[in-house]
Amino acid sequence: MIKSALEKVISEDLAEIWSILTNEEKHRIIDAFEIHNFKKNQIIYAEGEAPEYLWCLLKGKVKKFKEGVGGRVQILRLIRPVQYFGYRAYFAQEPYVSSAGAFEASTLGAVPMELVMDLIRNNNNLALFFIKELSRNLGGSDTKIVNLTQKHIRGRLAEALIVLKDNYGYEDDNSTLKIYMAREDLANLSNMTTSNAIRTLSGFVNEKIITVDGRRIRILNEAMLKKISKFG
Amino acid sequence: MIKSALEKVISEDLAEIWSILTNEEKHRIIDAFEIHNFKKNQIIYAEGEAPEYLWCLLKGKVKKFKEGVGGRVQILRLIRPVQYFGYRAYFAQEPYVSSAGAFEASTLGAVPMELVMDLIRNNNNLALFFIKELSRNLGGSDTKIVNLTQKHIRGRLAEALIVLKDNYGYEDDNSTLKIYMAREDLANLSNMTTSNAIRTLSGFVNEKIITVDGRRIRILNEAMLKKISKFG
DNA sequence: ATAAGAATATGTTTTATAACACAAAATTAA
DNA sequence: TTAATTTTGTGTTATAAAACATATTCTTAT
Repeated sequence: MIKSALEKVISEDLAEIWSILTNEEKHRIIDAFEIHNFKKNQIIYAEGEAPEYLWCLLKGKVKKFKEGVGGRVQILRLIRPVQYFGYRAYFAQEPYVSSAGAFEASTLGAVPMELVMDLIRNNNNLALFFIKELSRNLGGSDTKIVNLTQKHIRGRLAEALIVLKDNYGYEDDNSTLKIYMAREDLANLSNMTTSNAIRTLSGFVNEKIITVDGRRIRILNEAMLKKISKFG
Repeated sequence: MIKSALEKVISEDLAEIWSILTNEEKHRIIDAFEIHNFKKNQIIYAEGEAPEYLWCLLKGKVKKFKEGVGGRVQILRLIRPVQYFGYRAYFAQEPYVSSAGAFEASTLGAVPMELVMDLIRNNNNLALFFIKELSRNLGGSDTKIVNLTQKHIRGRLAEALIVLKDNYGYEDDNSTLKIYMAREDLANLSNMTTSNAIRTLSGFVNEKIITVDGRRIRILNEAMLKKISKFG
């Protein structure tokens, strides 16, 4: 993807954030924007680093994750085009507390945070955009704490599958998840070991809730998944 | 506590947020402010309700918590004077996802969020204040996810004790926690059953890391607690 | 095309922690 | 003050999920 594709995103208001900006502000961003391509599994930024850019995912899929006890990974958030990330740590004036990596080959735009701050200072609606975005993320994070600590394995995995559907949607068949992720990632998303993710997934297959073909997951009974996710 | 005490907080810049405002803005808040007193264990707002106020804790101690599977409670955040809360849901334009309750008899100020929004729209530094506040909370929430899901019981309880110290500090003896909370709250803070909180606390007493006298907890070896919290 | 390494799958064992049970102490209410 | 209720403390049992072990299948590199 080349820069013109990005200009299209910005100038045609393909994402909520851009519709807030004046034409002059849009052009300042277009001039400062840098395109970066990342390969599958490549790290975009890592925990502990100093934040520099507002990242905008243009194409591909990205995960935000954090390493904990003994290198065990927790996936915190899934990013899809056209979403923004990487700005929280800059606003908090602290190093990143989590890392970002590409699930698959991805194209991203990077806007220097200094520029973003400059725009915010002069455009109050942009400030309000970030306030809303951060507020929604914080609510989601608080809810995730309870889901991950209190639900049992089946509930956590069922929820992870719903989250994958909500974030990346279905293929044209209206039932196959559009993301093809390793069992390990599925485990890291739902706070369990890879073995247990595989085992529990097999259970869902036996119960005819899903079918599995390699990394291709088809959801046959979404209502049942939601029920399992809710019960705990 | 009467309103004049609050005016003091505002006009003398006792909290970061007020130093941002002009005198005119400060007076608009002082006029709109309402004082509310809450008894021990009284609910300030509950999950599912529509957010209306920015709450400012003037005196006492407050917990933010969320109920999960089977009514099990997770304490998400501890509030001390002079801190602000209750605004996230309003900004996110959604009902509260968690509840707030008083640990002990507390005095709070309530500012209508409509007024706060009005101030934000006209004062960019106030917007930036909330952006920073939300960003820090979000980082903390993400870190909490990993701590609560990956650490073992001893690590989680040790961390909870450190969190209590960081939030409410020590008495004059420089070792007794200034908060006196039920074992159940301690359990809800560190994601375990009350029995296990009591049992693990007894373990720490046997190891001479703390002493316990009813709800009075004295920390004898903070370094060891930090070590256990980090996982050792 | 073949070897080497990763990822997936599944059975078995171990362990951390919840669940349960009950007693003692401390609060609260009558 | 006494009775009732809540909170704290401990021992025991049950169980969910990790840890471990070992195939098998799928990728990737040579």
